[in-house]
Amino acid sequence: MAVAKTEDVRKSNGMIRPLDDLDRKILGTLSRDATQSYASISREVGLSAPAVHERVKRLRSSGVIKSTVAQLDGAAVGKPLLGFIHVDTTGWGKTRAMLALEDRPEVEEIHGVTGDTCLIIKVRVASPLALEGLLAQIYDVEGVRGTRTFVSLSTHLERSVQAEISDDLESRSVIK
Amino acid sequence: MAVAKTEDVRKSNGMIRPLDDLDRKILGTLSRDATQSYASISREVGLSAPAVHERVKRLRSSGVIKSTVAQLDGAAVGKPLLGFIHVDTTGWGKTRAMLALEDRPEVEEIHGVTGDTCLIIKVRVASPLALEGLLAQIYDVEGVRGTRTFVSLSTHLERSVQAEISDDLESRSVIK
DNA sequence: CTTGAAATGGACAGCGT
DNA sequence: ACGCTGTCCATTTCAAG
Repeated sequence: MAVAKTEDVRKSNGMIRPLDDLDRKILGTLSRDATQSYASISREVGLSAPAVHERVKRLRSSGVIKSTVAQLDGAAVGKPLLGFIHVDTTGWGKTRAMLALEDRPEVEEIHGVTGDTCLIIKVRVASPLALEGLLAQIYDVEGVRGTRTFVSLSTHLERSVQAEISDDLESRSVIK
Repeated sequence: MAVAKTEDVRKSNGMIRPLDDLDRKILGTLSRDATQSYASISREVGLSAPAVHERVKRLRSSGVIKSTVAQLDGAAVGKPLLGFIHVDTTGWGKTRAMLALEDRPEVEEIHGVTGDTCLIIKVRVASPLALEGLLAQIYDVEGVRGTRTFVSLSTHLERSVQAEISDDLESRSVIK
């Protein structure tokens, strides 16, 4: 008998099938280019266009595909400066005032993390002066003890979540 | 007479107009949802559909819109663990072996940064074991002296480059 | 999941401002 | 130079097998 049922893993809409190879192939192409037609995808994966369409619809409504967006060039929209801000707080860092930073279009990510800091905030700004302004705003938040900022000098890779998974990472011998 | 000419700022294809308000509006909506029709965008910005289409085409070929992609859910594709790895190296950190990490679908970002570390690598993996495997691979790179890893406990915001810019950041008085 | 049909939206040309 | 109107065609989307 089966020890784990598919029923265990559900989502808001319908049940989640553990993403077969065709799903992953479709997700892979769409994560690289979402402008291509279902017809061209169907050729790649070896299915008919409506079949691909139905799978994509399912992947959308089940939340695997969160959204489809245009990726903009930071410098071209006037924000050439990228930085990561580590925020140290006294007490609980994830306050309402802190999360209100998301109203700023310069703030792209806010993560609560383990390690010797509380929060990591990814920001993209127009200038060093704007970065200072953002830091000033962070220091206005109650409980902020200090920050450390890492300014990006060069970005060699910046992409969103990939569908693929390396299969040799978990079996790797880490004993030298 | 004008002191700066538009000619100064060019790109691969055609010249860059400094992104008027309509461009920014269009970029704003597309960066949030690129599935909507040109007709609906035209209603929002107050232009005809072909006019919007032409602008989008221009924004694409000029590189302001780098690509249009599907945003996937990390957990749903089997990679629930997000982390930032700070890499310290002896000498120049940006070696060919280091940049080869981009072949791993788990590696999403690689930045050279200022501050008390050399590189920041954003990774999304299936498990702690896979994270260890990735770290092992990083330590295989010549010249790596050490790493510090910040594991994300909660992500409160994660989005791509926004078209909008706060106009009060650069004029903010930072003297208390 | 496939084949076939209907409807929607995208892409292009020409015109006018 | 830029945007609008009208047209054709590709693509999406639905229904039936």
